Amino acid sequence: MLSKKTKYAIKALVVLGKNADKPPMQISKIAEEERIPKKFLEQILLDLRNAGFLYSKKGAGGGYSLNKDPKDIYLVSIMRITDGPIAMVPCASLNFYHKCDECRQETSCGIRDVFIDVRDATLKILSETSIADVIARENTLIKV
Amino acid sequence: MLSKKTKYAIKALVVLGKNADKPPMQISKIAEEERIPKKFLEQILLDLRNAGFLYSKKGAGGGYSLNKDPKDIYLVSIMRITDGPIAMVPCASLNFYHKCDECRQETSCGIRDVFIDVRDATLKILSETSIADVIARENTLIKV
DNA sequence: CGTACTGCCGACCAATTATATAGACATAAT
DNA sequence: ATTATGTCTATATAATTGGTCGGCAGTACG
Repeated sequence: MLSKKTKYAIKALVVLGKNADKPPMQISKIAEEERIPKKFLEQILLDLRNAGFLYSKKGAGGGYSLNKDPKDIYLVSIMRITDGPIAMVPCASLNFYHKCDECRQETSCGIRDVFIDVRDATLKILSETSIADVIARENTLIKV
Repeated sequence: MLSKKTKYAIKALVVLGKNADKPPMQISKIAEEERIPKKFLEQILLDLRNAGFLYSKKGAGGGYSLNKDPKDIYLVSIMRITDGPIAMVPCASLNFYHKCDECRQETSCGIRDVFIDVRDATLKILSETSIADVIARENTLIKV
């Protein structure tokens, strides 16, 4: 399951993506529009900022805006920041690998073998889909 | 992430699959071979039994054996029993659907749209891969 | 019969993780 | 100065996960 943290992160980035080339948007406004608990969102945006995706400005008239083109922010990157591994088993993770406690020889583990396939299928989608794509999908869905 | 419960379930079914057409195998033996906490495995096997995948026999000489052909036990079924939904967001789940608290109109939600694709990709693999396939993969991996 | 073996079942528990919330502080605009 | 914002650390609460305990119930076998 995707954590709420990740879902909120994506929603915030989508809103900021739609808001591009406008003045920075306040946490409280994003929180209100997307119905996200404000203090929780605060932490999430801070993580995204520290990861280089967001620009922030303090003080009156401050807020957040994207630090990159929405086309260059892929879901996989966001998820790795907020949720960690993409794979469903640690032994099949590329970026967060660690051995399963109980496994004897993982090189011949059939479960791992299957879940590497699952990981690759998931990864293909998530690393090809950007915030811009999510926005585009929404526009298509609304029109239809 | 796959829960340990699910991983243990698959491991147990694989062992029982290899053990087919032999007398029933005891929980304690499966637990020992696969390094799974016995009491925890007990619960898991019970779930699988109640779902119709296993046959059990009490008393001396009792134990567990498969109630179906390993070819007919798909990973997706196991996972739905032990972990629940396959989809990463509840609003994209086929068997465990429920609305996201904060979403306004989910029909035009871009996130949901993407994660329906992820679900389908995952589902394709998990509903095509059986316990027999997992065993076959292990055999291939060992030989190479 | 009784005894040992084995699964069945309900309750319980500890640790971790997820989801927040609080409050003091730093900085910017006016 | 004052107000509006983001930053940061700590804490609270709830849910989930992973695991354990003890006793009951059915079966085999002497």
